[in-house]
Amino acid sequence: MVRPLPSKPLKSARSDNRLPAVLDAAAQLFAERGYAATSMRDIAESCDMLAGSLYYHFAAKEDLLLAVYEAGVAQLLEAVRQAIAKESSAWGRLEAACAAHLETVLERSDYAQVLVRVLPSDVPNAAANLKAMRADYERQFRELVDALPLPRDCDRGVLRLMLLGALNWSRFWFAEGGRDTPRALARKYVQLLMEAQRA
Amino acid sequence: MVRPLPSKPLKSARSDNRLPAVLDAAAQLFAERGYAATSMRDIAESCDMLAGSLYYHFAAKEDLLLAVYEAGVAQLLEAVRQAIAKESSAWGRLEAACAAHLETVLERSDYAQVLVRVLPSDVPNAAANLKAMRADYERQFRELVDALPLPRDCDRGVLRLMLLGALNWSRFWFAEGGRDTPRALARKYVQLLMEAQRA
DNA sequence: GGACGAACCAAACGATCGTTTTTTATATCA
DNA sequence: TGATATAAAAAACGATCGTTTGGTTCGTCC
Repeated sequence: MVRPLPSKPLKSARSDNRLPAVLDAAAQLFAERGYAATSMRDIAESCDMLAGSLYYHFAAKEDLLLAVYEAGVAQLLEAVRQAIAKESSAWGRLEAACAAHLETVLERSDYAQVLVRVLPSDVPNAAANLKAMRADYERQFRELVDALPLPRDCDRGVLRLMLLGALNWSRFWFAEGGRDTPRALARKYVQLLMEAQRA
Repeated sequence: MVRPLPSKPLKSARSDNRLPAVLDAAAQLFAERGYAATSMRDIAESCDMLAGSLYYHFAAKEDLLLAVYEAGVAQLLEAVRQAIAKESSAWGRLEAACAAHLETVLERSDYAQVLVRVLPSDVPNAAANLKAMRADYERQFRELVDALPLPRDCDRGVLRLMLLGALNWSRFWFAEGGRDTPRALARKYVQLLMEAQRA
């Protein structure tokens, strides 16, 4: 079932509104423990509220996840947009996008990390919405890969998916074994693919 | 907390023992829905048993996951072992290993899919055990990458992690968009990395 | 400064969770 | 065939889940 995002209050908000704190807490806990393992009480407690109070802002737990997801997509899109603006070459733009992606997911934003941590299949009822938001973001990478100067027999789709897979999976080992910075890691990933096409 | 695997019954088992059915059901559901979203009652129902009966075979839900994980590692190791035995060149052996990995995870074994679907951070109490089992398997890939004829300045660790990331992430898009077979996909992945080193 | 609505508390709802306990049935083997 | 241990049923435990309901506080604006 595809349900719309919760309708925002129509009238003016109060200055003591704790909706931002709720979103921050949800993003942190969803990123840390996953969706199913995080309870509404966990989220409420981490911002000094009661579980029932969350339902003033969101009609259901799934809607809270959708809001976090949406913010994560927005943050990633903005980070990538800024990063590629400074680069001119196609390969340089791709590398900058990868670096921005890794930095945002690994170090900057719990919201972005939720995109990598919580997958559509984890929440069947919201899977369609989550997939659509992921696709919105990954379209950016499709354009970057399409712009690469590659031989005609190169499968750009596989190249893109290989790169995105490597980027997203980095989360599972980066914290403990990482001697590279996110930026250096992105450079190495792209380098491994780039040199392939100079042959 | 690292707890040991459940001790198997010491005496002879009965022929109507449904432990294999329990493991199959758990593997399928864990692979499909994840760990937290799968209840003991779900598992029991899918093999015509009651939830409490599962505790004759396993002391806790976590121990059931550990057993599935262990079987998944065993199946993957065996598939890779057979695949690389037929190949002689280092690149050929790596490609064969990737093909075996993808075929097993994507088409053959729910147990293997659990290794990709359920991550150590999903089950904090069992994270150490799960990590150790994953490491057991990935050591195989470390050896294969170490055997590659690569220039001295190539970061073999990053190459290995990039490849494993691409392989494991394939699960999230393969079912719907995949025009390649697992074998063809493995070939393209390795090809993208191999050509890089001929330059 | 009084009214109004936004934002939250307090308390409980039924459902489901992992797990335990007690009892029953049956395959195996002496 | 009878004894025994294996394997599972049956039923319940307390805890926790997402969610609802009704009441309360307080910032905001006329």
